[in-house]
Amino acid sequence: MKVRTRFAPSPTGKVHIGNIRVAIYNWLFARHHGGEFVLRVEDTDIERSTPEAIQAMLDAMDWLGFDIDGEHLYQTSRQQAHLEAAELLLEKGMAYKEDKGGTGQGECVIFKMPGTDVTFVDGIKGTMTKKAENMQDFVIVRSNGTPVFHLANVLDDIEQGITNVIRGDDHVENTFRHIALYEALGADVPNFAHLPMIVNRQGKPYSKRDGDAFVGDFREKGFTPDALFNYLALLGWSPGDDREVMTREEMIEAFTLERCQSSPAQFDMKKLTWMNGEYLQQLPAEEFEALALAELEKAGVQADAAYIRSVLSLIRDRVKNVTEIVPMTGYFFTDDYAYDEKGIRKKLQKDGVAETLAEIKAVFQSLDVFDEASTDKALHDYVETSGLGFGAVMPPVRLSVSGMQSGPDLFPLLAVLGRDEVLKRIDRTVEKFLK
RNA sequence: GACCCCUUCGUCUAGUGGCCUAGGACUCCAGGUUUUCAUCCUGGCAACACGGGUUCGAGUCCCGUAGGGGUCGCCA
Repeated sequence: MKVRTRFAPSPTGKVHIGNIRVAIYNWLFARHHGGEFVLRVEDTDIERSTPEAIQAMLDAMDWLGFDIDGEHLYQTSRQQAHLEAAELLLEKGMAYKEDKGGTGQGECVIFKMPGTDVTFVDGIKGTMTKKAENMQDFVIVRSNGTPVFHLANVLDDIEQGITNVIRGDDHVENTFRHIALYEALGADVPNFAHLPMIVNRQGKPYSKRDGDAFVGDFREKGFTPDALFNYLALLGWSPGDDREVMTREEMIEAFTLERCQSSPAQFDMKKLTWMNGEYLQQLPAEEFEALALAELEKAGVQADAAYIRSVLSLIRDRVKNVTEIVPMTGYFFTDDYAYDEKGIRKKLQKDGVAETLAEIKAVFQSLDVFDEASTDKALHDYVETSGLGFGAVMPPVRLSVSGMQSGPDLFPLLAVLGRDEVLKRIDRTVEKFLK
């Protein structure tokens, strides 16, 4: 039988990384077995399932590059079928009506547990058993006539032909009930696998106040979808060898439920950041440029295309996140750059620095050509003849022309800025801090 | 409280009875790349929750203990 998995989010807000990881594992599993991956929108909570929430969920899936098979199934469209099934269970005596708790709200439909132990083999956790006396009958249709999650979920999985249900740990207890429902309905019971959850830095489940665990937040923070996908796939699963940065094809090839962890995993922003850098480095030059250009444009940077390209080549291999590009390159595009105050105090406002800068200025003015090689040689010669150390020469120059203590290699940096700009900036810095 | 489940470096993990003086990655630290550095290279710190068994031999199997998590809705 062809494997078919599904992602069944209830679009009641933003898409959480825990949910998206469940989607990733379902997708990986389906593709590994050459099967299908479908989507079901569990939109029965009319209040919270707004068109905007549904769209946000779809956008997140799209951004991460999920390819979804077939039409999406909207659970609300299935209400009639759900109620008919409940009716059938009632007729067969497998469910009964009751004014539960005597609330006076009317009668609801309650599914009768079969009174036998339920056992299933979880793809991740192994054999799971629940004794009959530890399970209770449960509501499948509310007294207001609407179907409850358990009924709808099972019926829709049957409808969509789901062979493998891979979902969060929090559904383990439901699974015993769901299996009873499948059997009462005369349907094949799918294979189940329950993933442990992702926890926050404190080792606790993410709560609303952790705030930064939504897919959209990572997008805004400049992470690439491939890096996030790869990182999340590795949070609770590993290919069994030392590979970490993997293509989707490699992940599909290596993915099995047996290799999934059965204990919770802690989300680590530092490792995600590292991985994002790896992906950025791997990007073809044109793609990196396109991303960088978009960032610069957002920041309102206007400059010659060739100049921008040479600036980008300076920082290319040290960018770990596209959002770093603007702060890293700001001083290339404006004279009005900020100075690192600590650097000014430590490296610039010292005896002799004004004289050193004046002498370097003269050296630069005397050069026939002003490029990486000539400035390199000139400053090395200067260090030699002046008897000063590199540490007394390079940092003041860097601070003068960029305002920063760190950045790209100094000589190519000077070459890109150009002689006029460099001299102007040295003057300005001396004027500002050394007078 | 009841019922289920989990437990290897700070974190993500490898490990399916001898190949484990426990491997890799992130982080951190120290050196290096004769200036800087967020890149790169080299090196280092750091773990089998605890206690009993079984076995010639246990991170790996069994039993307890402790700690953690999930679920106990006419939510999903």
